Amino acid sequence: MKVRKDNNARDTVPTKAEMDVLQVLWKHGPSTVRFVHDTLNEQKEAVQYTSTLKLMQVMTEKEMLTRDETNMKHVYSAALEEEKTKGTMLTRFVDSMYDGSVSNLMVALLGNDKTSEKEVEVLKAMLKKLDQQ
Amino acid sequence: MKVRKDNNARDTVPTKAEMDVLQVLWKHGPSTVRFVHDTLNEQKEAVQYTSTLKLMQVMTEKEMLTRDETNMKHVYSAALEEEKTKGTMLTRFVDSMYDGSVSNLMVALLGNDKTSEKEVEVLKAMLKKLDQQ
DNA sequence: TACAACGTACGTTTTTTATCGTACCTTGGC
DNA sequence: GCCAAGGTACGATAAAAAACGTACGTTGTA
Repeated sequence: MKVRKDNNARDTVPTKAEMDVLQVLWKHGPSTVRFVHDTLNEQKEAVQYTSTLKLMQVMTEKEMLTRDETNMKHVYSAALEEEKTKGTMLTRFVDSMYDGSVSNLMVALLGNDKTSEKEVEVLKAMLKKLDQQ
Repeated sequence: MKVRKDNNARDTVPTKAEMDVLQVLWKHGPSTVRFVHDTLNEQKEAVQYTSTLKLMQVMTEKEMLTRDETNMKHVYSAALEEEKTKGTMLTRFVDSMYDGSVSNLMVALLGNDKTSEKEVEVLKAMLKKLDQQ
């Protein structure tokens, strides 16, 4: 007897693919599958439209998304808050990768090639501002 | 006919569970399955010993680990470099979550509850040092 | 020395993710 | 009015990830 585990959005975290969908919805607001699919597949090697459709349907089951079925072209919205979700993901990431230490992560960030001079400047400015409060 | 995809360590990234194992090995050096298992399961809800064993055996197949079979108690070592692996993971994370922008991540970090006063202090010190170079 | 404790090997199962393909509905335009 | 284009529903499948259980080998110590 197979019973699908009842995963609410509450105790689950988005997968990579799910995050990609969420990002589009957070950035552009309520959208159709067509829009999300095209946005995600305009550059890289594309995936079938029905794959994106299915993914978003499953996400809806998981209560990560809601949808307006008024029209034939269903309109999906993110049901998770962007800040909160990213915060959770970040905490998990730091816990798993940097022993829960944000400082450790910072060290890595400053050493990372992706962190440009400009980024460091931005960070300094932020800290300065923080200092003045 | 089922063919296992030949995933080398080179084109694959560790899963969450695999990262946990790697962390232990990076931190403590070459270790037995028993040690890794106990370390990972001392707090949270435990998993069976054989699950950890299997995981580490599969990781060895994937060339993420190597092992010394000289003694009955095999001794496993991480075959991936810590810095390099974490760098890759970090880049992926930032790309997926913060649109590739480290500044965005920084903003999130400073707003994150996990980031304590002390952490901010550490960061400031780091930047100051960086400034003096 | 006998056996309990502890190891490894390995096939198997269960879940979750990721993708498709096919059937079928809806609608704008000819 | 008809149909091609474009939607949705949904079962199926594949592959990866996670977790076990069982069989069997090794060894310290009672």
